[in-house]
Amino acid sequence: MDRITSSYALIPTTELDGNPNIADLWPSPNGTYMQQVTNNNNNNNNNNNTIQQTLSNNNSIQSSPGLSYARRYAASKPPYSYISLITHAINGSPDRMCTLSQIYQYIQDRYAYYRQNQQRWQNSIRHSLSFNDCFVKVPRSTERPGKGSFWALHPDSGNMFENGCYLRRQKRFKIRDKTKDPNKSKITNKDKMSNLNLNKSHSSSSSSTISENTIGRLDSPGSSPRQATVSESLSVPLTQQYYHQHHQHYPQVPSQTTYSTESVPIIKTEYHHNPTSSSSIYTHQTYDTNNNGLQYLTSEHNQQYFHTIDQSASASFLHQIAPPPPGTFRIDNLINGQPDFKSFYSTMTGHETTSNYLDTTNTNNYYFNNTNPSS
DNA sequence: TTCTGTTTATATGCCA
DNA sequence: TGGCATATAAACAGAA
Repeated sequence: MDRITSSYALIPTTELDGNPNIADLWPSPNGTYMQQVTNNNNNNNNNNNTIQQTLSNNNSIQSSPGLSYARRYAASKPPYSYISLITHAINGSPDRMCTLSQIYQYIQDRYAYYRQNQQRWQNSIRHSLSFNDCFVKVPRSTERPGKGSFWALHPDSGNMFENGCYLRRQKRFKIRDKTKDPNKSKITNKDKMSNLNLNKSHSSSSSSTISENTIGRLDSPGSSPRQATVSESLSVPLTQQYYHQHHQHYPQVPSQTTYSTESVPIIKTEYHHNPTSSSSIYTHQTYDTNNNGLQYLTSEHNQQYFHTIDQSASASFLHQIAPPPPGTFRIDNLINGQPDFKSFYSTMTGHETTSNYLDTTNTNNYYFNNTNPSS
């Protein structure tokens, strides 16, 4: 049997125009697109078959002159591991933490592949959250009641995908609590937070800039509580909110809105242990540190911004979650029947439509370049 | 009842 | 080739 090998390459958006294989692109976490390059010794290009099949599912797109401007991701599996998908979802959220359902929603919204077989991959997501030490659970505050906890990244997890490979990390982030019985293999979420504390208290105020977080130790029965101070680089400049309207916690702002770098707030997230609690209760607060010291940011405040990458803050995993690249227009913004949809559709496809909506059942993930086709 | 979270088991593929 | 990282399935418990 011939061996099919695949590799992935990041290509800038500007190189995509006229690319016949646009169906095989996925947005990457850094604003470019991921393209799967299939090398099949038998010239049996399954990839192209997939592309053509996908295109034929939407005649208006297939025959339109706007095709070369469409940014389309295949309904085949995106080249990201569950861990990287979860990480993107968390880093893309205003508070840098997500509920399980928000993670589900993030993934489904971005990747058509994950709109099917939900039971399968959602089980895997839950497993990944529980199993991997890089994810820690942050219980809800009383102001935000609901089901399930928030999930955040362990501050020590760093940039787990700095090698650019989103399928497999070079090394798994693991917590080892040497103070515990070496025969004990189970690491609970309690252990994660406890260990986080120990690690941090032993580390110097490392590389990262930013803020000082107070994290309490989660105590095993019989032990006495203690507090530890840790440094954490969760300082993130925020520019523009990205998530579209049906995200409860990530409401949309106009896609053209920009914020000057100077006015971008620095967001600091703190985790606080609640010593009165008998279980692993860690609360969080988010501040804007640019505004005369610390100011608590309400969720409404946070909604004005969108996390973007901070190259200077290296200790935390700060990947951009792939907002629509400059010069592109996100079709998702129009799916709720906004009045400019008809003219937009006409401009981009050369066809008229009487509908105020785009059927996004299978084609939810299109990007259209704003550039004039003749230019 | 459904969702969330934990754990175990197994399979697959990559890499040193 | 063994170890590791990841994917998938499934059982189970607890919370909303």
